[in-house]
Parts: sequence; C-alpha cells; structure tokens
Amino acid sequence: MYNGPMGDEGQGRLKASERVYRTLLSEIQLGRLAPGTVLGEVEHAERFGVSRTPLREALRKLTADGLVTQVSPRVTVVSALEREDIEALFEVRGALEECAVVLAAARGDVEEFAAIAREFEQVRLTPESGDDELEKYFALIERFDQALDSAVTNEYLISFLRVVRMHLVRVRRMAKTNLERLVESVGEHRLIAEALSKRDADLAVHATHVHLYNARKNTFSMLENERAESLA
Amino acid sequence: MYNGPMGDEGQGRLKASERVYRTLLSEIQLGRLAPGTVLGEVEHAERFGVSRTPLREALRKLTADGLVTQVSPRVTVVSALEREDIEALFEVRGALEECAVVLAAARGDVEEFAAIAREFEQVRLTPESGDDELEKYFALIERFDQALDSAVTNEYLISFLRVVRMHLVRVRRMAKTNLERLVESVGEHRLIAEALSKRDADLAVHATHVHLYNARKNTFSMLENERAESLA
DNA sequence: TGCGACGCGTATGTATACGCTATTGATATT
DNA sequence: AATATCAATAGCGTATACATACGCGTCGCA
Repeated sequence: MYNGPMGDEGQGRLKASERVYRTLLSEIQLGRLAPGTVLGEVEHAERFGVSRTPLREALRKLTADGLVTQVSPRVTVVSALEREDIEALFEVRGALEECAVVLAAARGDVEEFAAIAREFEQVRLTPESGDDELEKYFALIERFDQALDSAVTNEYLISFLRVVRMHLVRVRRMAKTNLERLVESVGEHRLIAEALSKRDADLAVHATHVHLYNARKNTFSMLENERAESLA
Repeated sequence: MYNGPMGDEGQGRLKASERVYRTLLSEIQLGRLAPGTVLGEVEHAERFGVSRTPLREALRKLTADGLVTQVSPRVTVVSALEREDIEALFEVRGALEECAVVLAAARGDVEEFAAIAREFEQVRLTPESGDDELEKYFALIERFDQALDSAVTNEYLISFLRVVRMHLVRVRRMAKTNLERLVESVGEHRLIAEALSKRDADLAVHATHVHLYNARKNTFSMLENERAESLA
C-alpha cells in the first residue's frame, strides 16, 4: 500500500502532499468545497487515497494561505468569504498592487511592458467574441501579472500578492464578471502597461487605483445581482 | 514515551508543534540559528525531545512565514537576510503600514489613539535612561501596534503585517538601533498616534512615510557600522 | 592521476499505531 | 420537560515503522 516518494513515475510525479494541496486548493477556489465545509482528516485522506500525514501538511499550508480556518482545536473548515472579507481583500490588494507598479515602473523591462501594452491595444472584445478569445485575454492578463511580478523584484510583496490573488479567484467565481466590465478592463490594463513602459510611476499608481476601484465596484454590483437572483 | 495532546498540565500546555515552532522562531529571530543553517528533521526533533511529526509541522509553518527556505527537495535552511531582503521588507512594510493607518484613521477608536499619543508625549529618553524605561517604551510601541491592528479591521492586512514584523525582528537584531534614533522615533510615533486620534488620514500616511524612511535610513547606517567593525 | 560507476548510509516522504480529548448522545435527576 | 452527568465514539496530536531517493565515499578503469 506504500507508494514511496515519487514511487512509480520518475519525472512529473510530485509529492502526495503537494498533489493533495493543489487539488484541495482547486476545489475550494471552484466552490466545490463551500465555505464552512468541515475538513475531516480521515475523511479526505481516504478520499484522495493517501494517509493522514500528507493530508495534514496540505491542510496546514491552506491554513497558512488563509483559505482554511481552524475554528476550534478539533475542527478545521473552509474559510468564509463574506462581504467584509472581499472589501478587506480589495483594500490590501490596492496597497500591494500600487506598491508593485511603483517598483515595476522603476525597475521593469520597458520593452516588455510596451509590447504587452500593444497587445492589450489589439484586444477587441465584442458580444460575438468566442470563448477562445476570452481565454486569450485572460492569458494576456496572466502574462502581464507575470511580468509585473518579475519586474517588482521583491519576494515578500510577490508572495503576499500571490495569496491575495488566490482568494480573489474565489471572489471571481462568486461574482462572475460581465462582458461590459471585461471590455472596460482592457483599456485599464493597457494604460497601466503603458505607464510602466514609460517608467511613469505616478500614472501607473493612479491607473491601478482606478482599475481596482472599477473592479471592486463591479464585483459588488454582481454580488448584489447574484443575491437578488438567489432570493427570487 | 507518548505524551498525548496536552498530556500532563491541563491549562497552559500547548501542542508540541506549537512549542517547537515558537522556540525555533525565537532562535532564528535571536540569531542563535544563523542564516543558512541546515535544519535536519531528526537532529532537531531529538534536540527538542519530540518526534519528527510535530517538528515537520513547525518547519512547514516557518517556511510559510518565509523564515525558512527549502533550498532543495531534501534540505531546508534558515532563510538568508541580505541587504536586498531588508530593502524589500521596508518596501512592503511601507505599503502595508500606510494602508493600515489610512484604514485606522477612518475606523479607529479616537480616544484610544489620543491616550497613546499622550503617553508617547510623556516618554523622556535620555542617555541616563535605564533598561526598564526602554522596556516601557517598547511596550508602548507594542500597545500602539496592537491598537492599530484592531483599528484596521482587516485580517489579511494584519496577517501580512505580522509576517513583515517577524522578519524585522531579525533585522533589528542585526542592526541594533542607537539611542538617538530611539529618541527621534518617539516623536514620530506620537505624531502618527495624534493623526489617528484626529482621523487625519493624510497626516497619518505622511508621518508613517517619514517614520519608515528614518527607520530604514538608520537601519542601513547601523548595518554599515556593524560591517565596518566586523572587518576591523 | 582523474573520472565514472556502484553500493551503502542517511534523511526525507509516507503509512500506521496509539493515547487522549472533545463531542455527542442517552439516561437519570430535579 | 429541561438540564446535568456520564459513557461511548470519533477524530486529532504524536510516536514509530518502513520504503525510497539522494549524497558520499570508495573502488575500478582509462
């Protein structure tokens, strides 16, 4: 029954604790494990076919990320994500992202951000856009975030941002962003990238602030809609 | 040989993993475990008289905090703390603390910050000040941080600040702050508290910025001194 | 003499065993 | 009927056992 460390496949196999961590993370982010769900060790260890040891490690890591909470010394649950939590997330995100763009404006690769800005400029989202076009846009955002991270050159800041983003995945799932908002966000992203390509820290900060204000506004607007629909 | 969960003493006893975590944390912060020190599981498990299981948990927690790094899949070491790391820490700290005081200015208990400001005003540090007087000042700073945390009402922000502060303990030990700096910092703290007592977010941000600029400047100045002395 | 391969030791990853505590349910008492 | 107490059970924290992989040293070959 023992599989060993990277037992059968030599290359791509990761530790059981890592695999369990990623799976649980995904399940929490996708909402398959709803907030408040009790995470019993034995139960989920059996579900993944591993022993309690690697499962505990995964749970502790999720606890450190804040996605899982120890409500009592004996029971750990999926963290809640109330309105106040989302407000709080946007607050820290603002502080961290604005700090990030300031640093990136000073240190980043100007050419790369100019290229990304041009790509944002070429994005044309319309009601007729297919899913693949949306996926390409999301990939571009991902690439932008990546470029920002490497431009910042601040491990601590990046690790905090990573945590915030992990939580925001849940938020996005709760409040699906509509097309109008996506269209709007293209220009906002473009402006930030453009500012970074010109080392214009001030513009980058203000553009980021505007971007987050709009994102926050839309998020809560969508949350209101969802709540209204669920009541109906 | 089994001790059980909170086996002998009912009240103040904590889990072995917690005890080990706190002890290791303290040892890293005090410099007893220097950066780069290899943290073998068996070795330290025997040192603390516990099994590898709770020790692993402590190590993972320290890894999540960033105080310990897995340099290879088989070896974990105490994280380095180079000049760039300290720069990075002050960068994030600035973003987080400035965000914190803005929120605290809006939400905090005005009376409490007024009281703390008055206490800062009464602090008189001179070359003749005893260690107890310094301890009282540090306790007051601790109280101020505590008040700030509870005023912020943002778990995420607080948890990030907590991590930053954990790292800065190491920095302070590396670069012992001198008395002149301490005297200077009293007024800075007073001003921030005063700003918060008047809900003056702008002033609080600027005062915090100044405070951190001075703290950073002094830190690197002291680090230069230490380095010069160690070379002599 | 230098480089490579093989084998052993050690430390990590995982599984399992064990003791205790907390929670829950039932029963008895007020 | 409600509450308190006790007992049983389930689940967590810790210890121990085991399997594997990586590192190191030695030996052999070029």
